[in-house]
Amino acid sequence: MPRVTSADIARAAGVSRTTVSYVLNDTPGVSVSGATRERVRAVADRLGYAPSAAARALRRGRSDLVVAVLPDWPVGPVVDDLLDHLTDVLASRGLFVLVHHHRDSRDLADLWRAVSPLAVVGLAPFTPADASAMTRAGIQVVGSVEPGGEPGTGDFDASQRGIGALQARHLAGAGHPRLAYATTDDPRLGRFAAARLAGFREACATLGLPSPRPVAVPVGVPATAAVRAWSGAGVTAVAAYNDDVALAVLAGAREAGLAVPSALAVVGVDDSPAARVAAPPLTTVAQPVDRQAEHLAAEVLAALDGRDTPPWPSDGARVVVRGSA
Amino acid sequence: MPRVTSADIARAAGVSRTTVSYVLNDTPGVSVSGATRERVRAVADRLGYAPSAAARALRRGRSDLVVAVLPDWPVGPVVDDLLDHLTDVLASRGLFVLVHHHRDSRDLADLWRAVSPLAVVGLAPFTPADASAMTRAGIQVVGSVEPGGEPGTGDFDASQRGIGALQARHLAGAGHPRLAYATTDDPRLGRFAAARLAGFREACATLGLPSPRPVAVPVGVPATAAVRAWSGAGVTAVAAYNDDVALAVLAGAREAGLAVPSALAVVGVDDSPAARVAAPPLTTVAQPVDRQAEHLAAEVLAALDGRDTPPWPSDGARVVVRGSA
DNA sequence: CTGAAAGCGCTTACAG
DNA sequence: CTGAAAGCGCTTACAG
Repeated sequence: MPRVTSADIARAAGVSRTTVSYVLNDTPGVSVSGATRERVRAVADRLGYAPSAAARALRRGRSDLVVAVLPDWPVGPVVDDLLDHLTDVLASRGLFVLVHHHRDSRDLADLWRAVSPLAVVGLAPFTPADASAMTRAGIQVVGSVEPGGEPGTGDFDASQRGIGALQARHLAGAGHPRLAYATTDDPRLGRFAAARLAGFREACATLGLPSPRPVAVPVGVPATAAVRAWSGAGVTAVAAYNDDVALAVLAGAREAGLAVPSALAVVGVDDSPAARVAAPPLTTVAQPVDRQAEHLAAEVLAALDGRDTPPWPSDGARVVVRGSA
Repeated sequence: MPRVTSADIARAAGVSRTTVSYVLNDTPGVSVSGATRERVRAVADRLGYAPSAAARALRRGRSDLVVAVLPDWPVGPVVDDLLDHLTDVLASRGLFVLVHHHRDSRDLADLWRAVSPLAVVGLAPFTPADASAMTRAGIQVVGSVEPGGEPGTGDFDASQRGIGALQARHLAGAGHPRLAYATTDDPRLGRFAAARLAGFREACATLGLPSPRPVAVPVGVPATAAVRAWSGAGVTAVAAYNDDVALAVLAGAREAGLAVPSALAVVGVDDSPAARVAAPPLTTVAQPVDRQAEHLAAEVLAALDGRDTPPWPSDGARVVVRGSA
C-alpha cells in the first residue's frame, strides 16, 4: 500500500493541501473554520496519516533534530544521565535528541548523508576536519574541537584534567607522600584516560610529588598484583581512572591483606551506586551532571539562536569523601 | 551563505546534475569518463559539498536510518553494549543506528515528524497504538508489542521473567526454603522490574515455596533495615532486581552483621564489573548480550528484506555462581 | 557517454 | 476564509 500523503487527506476531506497543512500544524495567524479543522483531523486520523519528515525538512530547510555523537569508548553511567537530561531540556524547544554510538570506523560524513541534524553535540572532541565539514554542511557544532588536532586543549580536556588534579590534591592533602595511578586497560579509552592522568601528574608535579607511571588495571578482577607492587614501592595512596577501576583496586587490597585506607588509600571517579556501598565506601570524584547537561543544552540553544556560547561551568567536579581515602 | 547543492557542483564542473549524482554515488552500470569523475569529485571537495539527507530520503522514498527507542528507565550497562553491537552489525548494511532516549512524555508520533527511519527497534515493548501508527507510517517495527496492551506477554517480557525464574531456582536449589525479593525503588522501572519479579514468584510457586512480597531497596545505600527484617522473618536468601540493588543488600548484611552467603545468600542480575569484585563476589545472572544484539540485528534485516523474523534465542540468561549465593 | 525533465511530499507566499 | 502554484535538492527513467 502506498504512503498516505497530505494530498490524500485533502481529497478525502474536500479541502486543499494548504488547509490540511494549516490545520495539522496549527499554523498561527490563519483562520480555518472549526468544522473544517475537525473534519481534516478526523480524516487524517482515520487514514493513519504520518507526514513525511523528509519532505518537511526539505521544504523548511531545517530539521528538528540534534545528534549527540558518542565517542569510541564505553562512556559510563554519567553520560547516560547527561543525555537523558539533554533530551529533556531540548524537548522544551521542540527538538529531538538522537544519539549515535560512533563505534564503527565510518566517517561522520556518511552519517550526514542519512540524517541532517540542526546541530551536533560532541561528547568527545571532534577532529578539525570533521568539525569544518559539519559547519560547511550547515550543521551547528557544539562541543570542543581539537585545535590543530592536538589533544590536551579545549574545555573538554580541561575538565577531565581537573578531575585528575582533584584526586592528586585530595590524596596529597591527606599527607600521602607517594601516589600511584590506576588507569584502564581498555584501549579505546585512550585519550579520555590520558586527560585525567595528565591532570593527575601535573598536580603531582605542582605539589612537589613524584609523578607516577600509570598502571593498567582491568575492571572486574581484583588488582592484587598491582597492589602488592605498589605496597612494595612505598605507595600509600592510589587514584583510579573511575569507580570500576577503583573497586578492582579495593578488591586487590582485600586479597593482599592491606587495610583501606590506613595502609592504602583509594579514590575513584563517577560516584556510582556500587561505589557508595563498597567496603569501605569509596571516596570518589563526582561530576555535576545536571549542570553539565544544562550547559550543553544552553550551548545548543545559543548556537541555534546565533548567540555567543556561554562559558563552561568552572567549579564542576568535587571530591566526595567516604571511607577509602 | 546558502547551502552548496549538486547544481552548484554541476555548474562549477561543467556537467549536468545527473552526472554529479552518478559520480558521487558511484552508481553502478553507468560509465562516466575518469577525467569527469575526478573533476566532479575535486569540485565537490573544494566547495565542501554535503548532499541533503532530506532530499535524498524524499526522492528515494526511504532513509538509511534505524532508530532504537530506549524506554523510560535507566537501562544499565547491558543495553549500552547491545546498542554498540547493533550499530556495528547494521553498519555492514549501510544502515545507521540512532538512539532515542524516550524520557520525555512526548508522543512517539512527534518524533516521526522529525525523522523517518526505515525501522524502529524497541528495547521495551511498544504499545499497540504506537506500533500500529508506526506500521501505517511505513516504518518496520522490531521488538515486541504488547498484545492488547497487557504486560507479561511477548518475547521481551518472557525473557525478563526467565531471569527472575533463574534466580528463584538457583536459590531454591541451594536449599533455601524461604526467599525474599529486593526490587528497585525507581518508579520508572515499573514494568521491567515487574516482569522479573513475576518470573521469580511464578518459579517460587512452582517450587512449592511461598511467594514473597517484593521490598523496594534504593541503590547506593546499605539496605540494613530490609536485611534485618528478612532475617527476623526467617529469610535466608534474597534475589535482587539487578547488581546495584544486590550490592546494596550486601552492604546491608555487612552492617547488620550477617555473613554472606551462610546467613544470607544474595543473587543479582547484570554481571557488572563492580559485582565481580564485591566482598564477597556477587553471584548474578548474566545475559548473552552479543547473542541478543545479533538477534536484534537479524530481526531488523529480516524485516527490511521481508523475510520471517528469526525466533528469539531461547537459552539466554545463565547464573554466574560466585561467592554470594 | 551525457543531459533535460519529472517528481518525491511538504509548506508558504500569493491571489482570490 | 480557502486554493493553485512554486520550489526545497535530490535521483533516475528516458531521450539523445
